Amino acid sequence: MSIVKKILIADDEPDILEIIQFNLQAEGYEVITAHNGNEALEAAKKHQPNLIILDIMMPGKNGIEVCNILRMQPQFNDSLIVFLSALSDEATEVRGLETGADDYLTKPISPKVLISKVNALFRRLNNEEPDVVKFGDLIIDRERYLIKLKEEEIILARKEFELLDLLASKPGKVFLRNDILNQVWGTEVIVGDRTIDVHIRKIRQKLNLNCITTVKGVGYKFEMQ
Amino acid sequence: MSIVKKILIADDEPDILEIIQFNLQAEGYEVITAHNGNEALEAAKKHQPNLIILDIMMPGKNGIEVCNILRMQPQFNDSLIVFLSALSDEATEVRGLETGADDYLTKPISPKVLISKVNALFRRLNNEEPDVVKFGDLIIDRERYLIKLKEEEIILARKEFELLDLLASKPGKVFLRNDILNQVWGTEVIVGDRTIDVHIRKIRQKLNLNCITTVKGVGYKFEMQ
DNA sequence: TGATGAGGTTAACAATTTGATAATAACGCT
DNA sequence: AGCGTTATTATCAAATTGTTAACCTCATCA
Repeated sequence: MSIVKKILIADDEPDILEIIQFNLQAEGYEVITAHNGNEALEAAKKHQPNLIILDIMMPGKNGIEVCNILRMQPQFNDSLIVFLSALSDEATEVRGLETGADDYLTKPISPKVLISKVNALFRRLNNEEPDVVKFGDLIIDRERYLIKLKEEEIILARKEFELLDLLASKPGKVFLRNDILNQVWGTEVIVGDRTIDVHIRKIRQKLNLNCITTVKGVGYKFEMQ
Repeated sequence: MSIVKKILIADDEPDILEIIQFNLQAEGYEVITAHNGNEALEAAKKHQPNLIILDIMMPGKNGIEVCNILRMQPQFNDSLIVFLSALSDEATEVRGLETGADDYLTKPISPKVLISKVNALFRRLNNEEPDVVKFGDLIIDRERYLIKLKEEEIILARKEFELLDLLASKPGKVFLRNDILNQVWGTEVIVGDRTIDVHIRKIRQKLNLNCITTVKGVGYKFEMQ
């Protein structure tokens, strides 16, 4: 459950603004609009949007100028900037991208494609991990809380699943016992020393697969083979 | 001084492959090529590219299938995937992006635009430097708590690892026995004189490599060759 | 309402690994 | 050779983890 993303759209055509706003809101984003470059800069400063969609040709400051100004300010380092322009000439596109934009879209664009692009950008920005991950024969389905090993479903209890999922989130990395406690059990709960071991044991037993390695004095790590 | 990025291109048209390869190499990227989906999967596994450019229509597995397979494997979480296709229909584009691709480009594309896009993608990618130190054949991987020597994994016990890690943190510097005691054992613990020697010996034995030098009356230092 | 069972935790003990020490050998220097 | 230092080795204690069974809690259901 991530926080609602804020998107700022700057375009001087009210129709386009409205269509895009409607579609992005329907997708669950919070939308702010601006009708020209200066408005866009103000709104950006005020709302700190996660994504800024800029038309290139706008009254006052044009999109590329706006992008330039934004990119010089460290507070917008983590804001995505995307151009959406009717200009489809190569030079403008290259210039736009080199100004520091993250993408360059050309009008007309279908709402569905726009949303896919936006989602893709946020997916990468948040380094989101997929719901289903695969390690050779082993499949971890986070959505259904399910493990499959060679097409065989294996039922893990919640803590067991969360523990395996944590270890598998960074294969090879050694997780300290303390980190495991914090991430699986939370910082509030205090449990005994042997709790982790017992869960590890149950996982090993159920999977019957040599994928969790003990690093003595340090922690555990997940590795296939 | 970032490492040269590796880009894998998969396309069944040799001409396109060559043009893209040429341009990306001129931009300073390392390029690997594949002629179909299965080759692409193999090459991806082998080279762990930072970016994978996939044609959609290819013999064998098509691009979307390849993307699907890659996206389920956590080892490719940090690999960018971009489709480059002659298919410009909306449905395919949306499907491609929803498969987990980072961008969808349509042919024909000018080399300059392609390069701008690629640069923009890498600019945004959060590239965490891995917590590893390399000295020629020797790799110290703090995250995995292991040592690699010529692709051979060597397991050191905790104190051994910490000791080697300390010495290697400043190659050439002579660490006094006292400093070593303070940093590896802490100020509280008091251990005998010979303890350090014994650990040094174990490291030397396991690595079977002449990288720790004794400076008599002073301490030890780490040096390759 | 009490029986049942799954999930989770703990205690007790076994097994294993690690780390420290002591004893002795080897080294380097004067 | 004598001295101080480091290397080597075996040994033992301590720390850590593995294993098992017992226990507690809670939800479910007859």
